[in-house]
Amino acid sequence: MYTLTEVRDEEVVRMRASDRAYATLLEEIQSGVLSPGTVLGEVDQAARLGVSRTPLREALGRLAADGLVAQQSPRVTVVTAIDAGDIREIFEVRRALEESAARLAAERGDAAAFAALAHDFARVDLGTARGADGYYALIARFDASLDAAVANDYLTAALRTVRTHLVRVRRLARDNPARLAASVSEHRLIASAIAARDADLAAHATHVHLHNALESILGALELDQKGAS
Amino acid sequence: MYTLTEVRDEEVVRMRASDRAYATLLEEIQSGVLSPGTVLGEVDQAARLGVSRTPLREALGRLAADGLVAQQSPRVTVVTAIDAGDIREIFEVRRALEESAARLAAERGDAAAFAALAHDFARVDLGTARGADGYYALIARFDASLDAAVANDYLTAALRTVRTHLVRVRRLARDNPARLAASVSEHRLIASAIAARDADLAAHATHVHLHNALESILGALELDQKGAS
DNA sequence: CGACGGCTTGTTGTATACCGTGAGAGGGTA
DNA sequence: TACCCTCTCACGGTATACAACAAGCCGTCG
Repeated sequence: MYTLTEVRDEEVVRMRASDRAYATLLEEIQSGVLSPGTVLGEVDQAARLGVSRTPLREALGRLAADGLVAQQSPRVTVVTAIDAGDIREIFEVRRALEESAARLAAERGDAAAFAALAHDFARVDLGTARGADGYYALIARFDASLDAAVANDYLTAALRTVRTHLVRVRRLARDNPARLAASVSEHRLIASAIAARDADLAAHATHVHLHNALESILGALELDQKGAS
Repeated sequence: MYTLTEVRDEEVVRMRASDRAYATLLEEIQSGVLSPGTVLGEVDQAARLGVSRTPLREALGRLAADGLVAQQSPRVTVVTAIDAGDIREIFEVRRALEESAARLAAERGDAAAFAALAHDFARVDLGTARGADGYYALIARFDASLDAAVANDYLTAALRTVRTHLVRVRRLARDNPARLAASVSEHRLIASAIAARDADLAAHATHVHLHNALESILGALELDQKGAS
């Protein structure tokens, strides 16, 4: 019923075929290996991923629920595209959810944990070879702490969907170093505000951060278009 | 591949078995026919709904994604419960999403449509036999107009999930007539504010409305508990 | 020469068979 | 009598077989 799947460090984990198919397809769509418009035929993908059609269908269903895949016609599923309009829409939802999350975290979060995060943000070194990756890992920790502080499964679930799409957005518009540095200090402020239980500041700093991030991404996108034309 | 399913007014629609199973289970969970804790075995439900296990599994998967059903143990899926804590969490998400939606609708919505809705809210007659049902139908129209005005698929999708749970919440705490009347005028104000393109008022009126609605629901729930004990 | 129609083929939706696992019951032993 | 071990059975996960539908292609007819 389950198959053994090698996971990091010799650790062997029982994983369902449908989960493996979902994880693989998700990663491939997010990383751009499967570009928007790619047709995902059930038999093809099932053969490619080494699972049968039934678990693959389940994986496609979950991807469709996430919005990463859509039924273009009743007979063909494709990887969805993502354009500037989508990015604006995603950021509208992000603003709504993350401002609320920041506010709630400031009210009920673990102040010490966010003080520690603020400290970590202050120590981020973007100069190193893979400094950006380390920063993204720190962001992930921050998001996890936010979820834990808010302690709201419904909010967390909504944010999960948004974050799933955000991975693709990040790939579309590679951040420039200046923006990355600014983003670090913005995050530091948000974490500090939460640690200080200043809900208004946390919310407004989040608003500012998202505004700047959106501007940067849309700017990078425009540059790409000009460069391509 | 498809089966014929009778839908209202002699209209016959081709519907997939998995969609029928999903729709039926959704309706039964929302209406309380399937109460929280009910075990949903695949073979049982497949037999009961007259579909085979495959489309039923797909339906259960969608319900699980919605949060209406959960895998209690790796072997048994049950209808999820919903308590006061869940309701508070849902309303936190509602506040975040609907305040934003109201704001965005005020900025870019069709003013005439919301002026008409405000007019309709003013004419609601809760005195008639099924006045409450008519009001709920009007709410649904309002929600649909809001979605159309906001024109944000990601926001709409997030709201859809919340609204799915809200149906159950409404059932748990039957609104009293006084609250219903207040709710009508609150909605009228929101619609008017959107029509007047007053984003702040729309957002704040939404905040107030959700606050009152939550208070009313939690109050009704407490009364129920006291009555039951 | 063009258009219409039927057939072929590939795809999805559904049903069902198969297998491994886990839980529960029953019996045996301490 | 109580606890533990084992056997069995049922369920979920997966694979595969089957059916229906859609689209493309080729042949024929106007």
